[in-house]
Amino acid sequence: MTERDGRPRYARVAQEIREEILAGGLRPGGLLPSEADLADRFGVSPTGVRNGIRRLRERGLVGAEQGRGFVRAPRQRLRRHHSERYQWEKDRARQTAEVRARTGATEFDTDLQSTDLKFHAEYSETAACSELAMRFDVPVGTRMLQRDYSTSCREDDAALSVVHSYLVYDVVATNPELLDVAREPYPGGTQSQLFTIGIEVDRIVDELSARPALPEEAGVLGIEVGASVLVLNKTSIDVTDRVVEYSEVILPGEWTEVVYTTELKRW
Amino acid sequence: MTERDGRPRYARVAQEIREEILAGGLRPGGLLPSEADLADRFGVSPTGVRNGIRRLRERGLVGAEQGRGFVRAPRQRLRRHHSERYQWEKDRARQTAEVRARTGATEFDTDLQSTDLKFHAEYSETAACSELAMRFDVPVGTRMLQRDYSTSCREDDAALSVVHSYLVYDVVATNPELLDVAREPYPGGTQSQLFTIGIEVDRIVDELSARPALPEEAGVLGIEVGASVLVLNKTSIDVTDRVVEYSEVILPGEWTEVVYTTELKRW
DNA sequence: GAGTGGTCTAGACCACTGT
DNA sequence: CAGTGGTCTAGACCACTCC
Repeated sequence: MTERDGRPRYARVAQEIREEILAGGLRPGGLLPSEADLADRFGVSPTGVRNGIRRLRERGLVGAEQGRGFVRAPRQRLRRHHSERYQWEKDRARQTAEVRARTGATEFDTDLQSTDLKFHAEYSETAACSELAMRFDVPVGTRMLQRDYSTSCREDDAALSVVHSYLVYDVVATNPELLDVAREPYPGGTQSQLFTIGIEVDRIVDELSARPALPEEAGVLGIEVGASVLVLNKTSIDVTDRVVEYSEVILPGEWTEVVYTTELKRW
Repeated sequence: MTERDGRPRYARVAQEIREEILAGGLRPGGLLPSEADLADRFGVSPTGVRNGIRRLRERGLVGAEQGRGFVRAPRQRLRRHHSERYQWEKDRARQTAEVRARTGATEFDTDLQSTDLKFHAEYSETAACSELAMRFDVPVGTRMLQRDYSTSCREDDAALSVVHSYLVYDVVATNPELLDVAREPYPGGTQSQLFTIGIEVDRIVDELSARPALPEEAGVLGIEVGASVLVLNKTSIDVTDRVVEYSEVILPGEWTEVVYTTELKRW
C-alpha cells in the first residue's frame, strides 16, 4: 500500500501531473481529470490529490473552481520598466492631448496595444486612515480621493494589475475634471492629471514586497488563492517635497517582472 | 452542528486565532494549542483547523514543525534601498581595504551592525546552463564560478536573504584571490572584487518577481512553505556593455521592502 | 514517554459546472 | 441532470519535539 521513498505521496502526484502538463499530455484550457480519478490512478486518497494539486495551483500551472479543475494556459511574463517609464510619463505630461492619447503607459513597456486592453476605473471618497495620513503628512481623517483601477488583456479577463491610488481631495478638486471618473483613462495618466493643477513630480519612490494573494485579488488577477502577488507601494513627490500621490499596485507575482536600471557614475 | 454564515468554518478558526495573537493572548515564541484542542474548541474537524492555520502560516503569523506549532515573533521589515546602495558600493570599490572593511552592504540600509550578522558563503564551479549562457552571452557549458551566500541575524537564525551569484570563471580567475571562499566576506563586496581585475560596473539591472517559497528556501529564510518570496534577478553590466555578474536574490516577501527612487528631470 | 504535527484513509454533503 | 471541486467528518500511523 505504501511505497515510501522518503517523499510524501502527494509530491509524486504533483510532479507527475506537472510533467504531463509540460509534456503536452494535458492541454491548456482543458479539463483536469477529476480528483477522484486521480486518487484512483495514483492510489492515494482524495486528500493526497488535493495536497498535490494545491502546489500546482499556487505556481499557476492549474486552476480550479467548484465544479471543474483545468490546466492554465502558460501566461506571458509582463515586464514593467519603471525607471524609464516614470520619466517617459513625465515627458508626456506637457504634450498635447492628441500626443498623449496615442499610447498609454501599459503599451510603453509591453507589446500590447491599447485595443487589446480592457481598462476599468472607479472613484470614491475616503477619509485618510493613519497610514495614509502619515504618508501624505496630513491629519487622520483628511478627505481623500481614492481611485481604483484594473487593466486586463481583452482576451482572457485576467487583470495585469490592480491599483488603489490616493490623492488629497482638496488638492485635486482645484480641477473638477480630475474628480470625474468618466474622463478615465486620462491621456497621459496621473502625472498629466497633476500637471493640470500645476504639480510637477520630482521623484517617485517604489517600495516592493510580496505576500500570498487574498481571495478577491486572486479572482481579479486570474491566479489562485495562495499564489504570490508583488505589492508595489508607489509614492510621488513633487518639487516642493510634498507627497502628491500614493498608490498600491498589486501584480501577479509569477507573471510580472518589475525592472529597475541603476546607472552608476563613471570613474 | 453547522452554524453556516456563508463563510467556511476554517475562516473563523483563522480569524479567531489571528485575533488572539494580535490581542496578545497567544505570545510570540509560545506554543499554539494543539490541533486537536483547537478542533474541540471550535467544534470543527482536524482538517478544518489545518485549513485555517495554513493561511496564518502563509502570512507568517504562526509556524509549525512536526511535534509543535508556535506563534511567530513579529519580524521587522527590512528596507533595502537599491538605487542608493549600488552607487555607494561602487564608490567604495576604490577605497582602501580599511575603509571598506568598516561596514558591509547590509549595514548600509539596515540598522543592523555587522556584529549582529551571521554570514555564510560557499563557492563552487558549474557549467553555464542555457539561461546563464544567454544572460552572459557565452556558450552553453562555459565554466562559471557560482557563489552562494546567506546572511542572517545572529539572534534568530532566519536568513535575511539567500543569494546565488554567478561569474565567468576565466574572467575572475585573473585574480586567484577571488576564487578563495576563505576571503569572504570580501570587504566592499562584488564591485570591489571586480575592481581588482579592472572591471568597472556601469549599471545594474534589477528584475523583480514573486512566487511561493520552496521547502529549502522556507527553511533557510525562516518562513513557511507556501509563504511568498521576492525574487530579484540582478545583472551587473560593465562599461564595455558586457554582463560581468548575475545573481538571483531570494528575499522573504512579507519581511522585505526593496526600495527604488526614480529621480525625474526638472522642467 | 507523552504529545504534537505531517501525512494518509474513507467516507459525506452541497454549490457549482457543463450539458 | 450528472459530475466536479469546496468543505467537512472521524478516524489512523509515524516522525518528531519536549520533558
